[in-house]
Amino acid sequence: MSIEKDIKQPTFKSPYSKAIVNVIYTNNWLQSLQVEIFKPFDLTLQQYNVLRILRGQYPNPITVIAIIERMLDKMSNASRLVDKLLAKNLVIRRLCPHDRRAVDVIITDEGLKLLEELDTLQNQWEDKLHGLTESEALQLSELLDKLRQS
Amino acid sequence: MSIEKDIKQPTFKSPYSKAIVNVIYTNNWLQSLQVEIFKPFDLTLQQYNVLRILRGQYPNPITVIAIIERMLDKMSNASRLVDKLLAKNLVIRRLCPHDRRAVDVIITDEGLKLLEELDTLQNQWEDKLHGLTESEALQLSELLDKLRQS
DNA sequence: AACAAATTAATGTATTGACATTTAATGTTT
DNA sequence: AAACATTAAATGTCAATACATTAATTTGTT
Repeated sequence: MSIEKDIKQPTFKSPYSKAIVNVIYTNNWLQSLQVEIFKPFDLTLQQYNVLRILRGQYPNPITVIAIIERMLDKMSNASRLVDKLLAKNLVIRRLCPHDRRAVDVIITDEGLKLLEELDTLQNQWEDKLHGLTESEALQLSELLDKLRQS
Repeated sequence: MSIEKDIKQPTFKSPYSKAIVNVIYTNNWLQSLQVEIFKPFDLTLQQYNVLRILRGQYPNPITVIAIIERMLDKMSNASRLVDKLLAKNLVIRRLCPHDRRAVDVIITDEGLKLLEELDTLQNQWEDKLHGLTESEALQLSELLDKLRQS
């Protein structure tokens, strides 16, 4: 649906403010679709993202701080996200041998298996996003990068 | 900063998945800047958005349900947002004469005044977003619209 | 070595958010 | 008109989030 109709705002102050609203709107749209995908698996978006980061390191462990560095939303509480994943047996946690302040986190086989399943769904979903051509998708990324250069 | 560096992910699976991550990343970037603007005024983003919707109707009242229809995030609890604004004397609330189930909400002078102040800051901020030209901003909106057509 | 500073993760806490339920009023059907 | 369905808003509840603080360890300085 068009933003204008959806939020009943017929015009925007400038192309810039429309673009800003559009980014936020599109973000909500994207995330709500993803939430739908993960809900049957009792996994939040954040938990999914942490799992993917862990898989990216597998079979090596990764500390909590390194997880945070790789997260899109660095404010969220990685410690507690790991707690949740631990409770579901999707990760294991152990003391880091070189630095006893730190904690090593590793994805379990169960976690890897769940991710595989979710990847399929995630890919099917992404495949539907072909309102854009590949080059338009690239162009979109470039414009977003440029927007942030200020 | 580039996304790749910021989340330490050197490559993406496809232009599509990069664009998706970029939308989410840019959204976080935009919102955190806005949060900084509003924090000194003890106003959340959602509260600000509700206030703007109310100003859009001023001097007419608007019901809670009509506020929700105009919000970007329709899942949030408009009732409680109005409560918060009421506690700060930024809005008044009264029974809707035609439908006693509904509640009319109107922005107060104090609310209008606060918005004016915030608009100045918001505009100053938007003016900094000129990494994009106007036509690029338009193009960005078009690509986002197209992304959602699936 | 001794002390201060910095780092890592966990915890406390208050707020926000999602979502179901409730209450009251209105609309609809027979 | 009575019964039922729908709508509008508020409330309850529990999890998620933001942010500050704490505890333990490591690093750096003198």
